[in-house]
Amino acid sequence: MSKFRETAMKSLSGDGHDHGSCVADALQRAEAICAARGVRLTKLRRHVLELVWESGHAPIGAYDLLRRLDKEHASAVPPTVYRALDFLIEQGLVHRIESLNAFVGCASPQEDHVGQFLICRNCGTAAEMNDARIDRAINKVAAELGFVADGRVVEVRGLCPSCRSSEA
Amino acid sequence: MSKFRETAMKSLSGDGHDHGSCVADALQRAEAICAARGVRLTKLRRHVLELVWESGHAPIGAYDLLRRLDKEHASAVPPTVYRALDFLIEQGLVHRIESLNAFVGCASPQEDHVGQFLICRNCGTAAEMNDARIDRAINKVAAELGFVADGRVVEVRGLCPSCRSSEA
DNA sequence: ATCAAGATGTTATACTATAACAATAGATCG
DNA sequence: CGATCTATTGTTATAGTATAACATCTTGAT
Repeated sequence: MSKFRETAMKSLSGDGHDHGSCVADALQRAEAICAARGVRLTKLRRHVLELVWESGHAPIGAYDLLRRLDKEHASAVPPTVYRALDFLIEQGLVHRIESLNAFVGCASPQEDHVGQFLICRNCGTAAEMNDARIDRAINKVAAELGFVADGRVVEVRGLCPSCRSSEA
Repeated sequence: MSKFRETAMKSLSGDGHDHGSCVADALQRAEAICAARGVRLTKLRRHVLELVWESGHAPIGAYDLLRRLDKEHASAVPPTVYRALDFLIEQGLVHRIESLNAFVGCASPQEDHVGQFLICRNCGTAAEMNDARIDRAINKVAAELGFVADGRVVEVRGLCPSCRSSEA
């Protein structure tokens, strides 16, 4: 079991972890968070969140979600899914990966954070780092330049441990 | 004169620096670099690069470039500008800002680097940091997770010094 | 029951990017 | 010089991503 897998919330789907319970956990946490905040995790929003998680830690595009959604939701159109995603992102349950125009479930929605991602170009898995050292380094440089940071995009492409070892 | 401006290659257009010569410099450097590498900075590519720089340090979208381009280039269509941008990015003369789907001239095209950007949400200016400390922090965390990084997107939104001081 | 706010439905359209093939221009070599 | 090969640009069509604007319905509060 690699450090990557442990730390990245068992992000390598198909690599031994029970993704079914992983999805179930995420949904249950989402229910609890929304209840605590008095916001409504409606059936539609819950369904979209479920589909995001079912993608198995690999970011999924809005139109892919749409195609999967309308199997059980005939009236779904782009605004349907984008509005659900807007809500989920606002609540910190989903992150948007800018460099992929795609979305992924947040591994630790309790904590307020911006996402920092390691994205494997082989298997597509996006693992959250959320490391304070990176944040500090960025804040430090920004501050030196007199810049007040209020949003960060950190997305690193490369090879995850599994894909690296299975390469030639 | 703020540190931001100095370091960020006088990135705040309209803030006292001679943007005309800034553009001219960029084009001249590009000529030299392409000549040295034996690649062709054609009229079209040069024109696109010029338009990117004329945007004044604020990232500009491909279709905005297209609209400006076809004033002097009647046959311009999306592939025209995307192909020119592909070339310019490959040569390190232009960076793509993932979180904006837009493009900006590279401040130091001689050096091989990935871009790290501070993007002002008020004036739109994108300033390059290219700070080794950030790179090191990212590499360190990635390495701890067994991840081999080969591409980085670092884009920080916020307020630049000028816009911060002119706010209420 | 009424009302206000929030959520979803619906239609249309804007914006971003690439595929695929044709034509042209520049470099190289005999 | 002229043949030829490759890189560049032209051209048409289409794929992929995202939002505007307005209508309708649901929910919860009073």
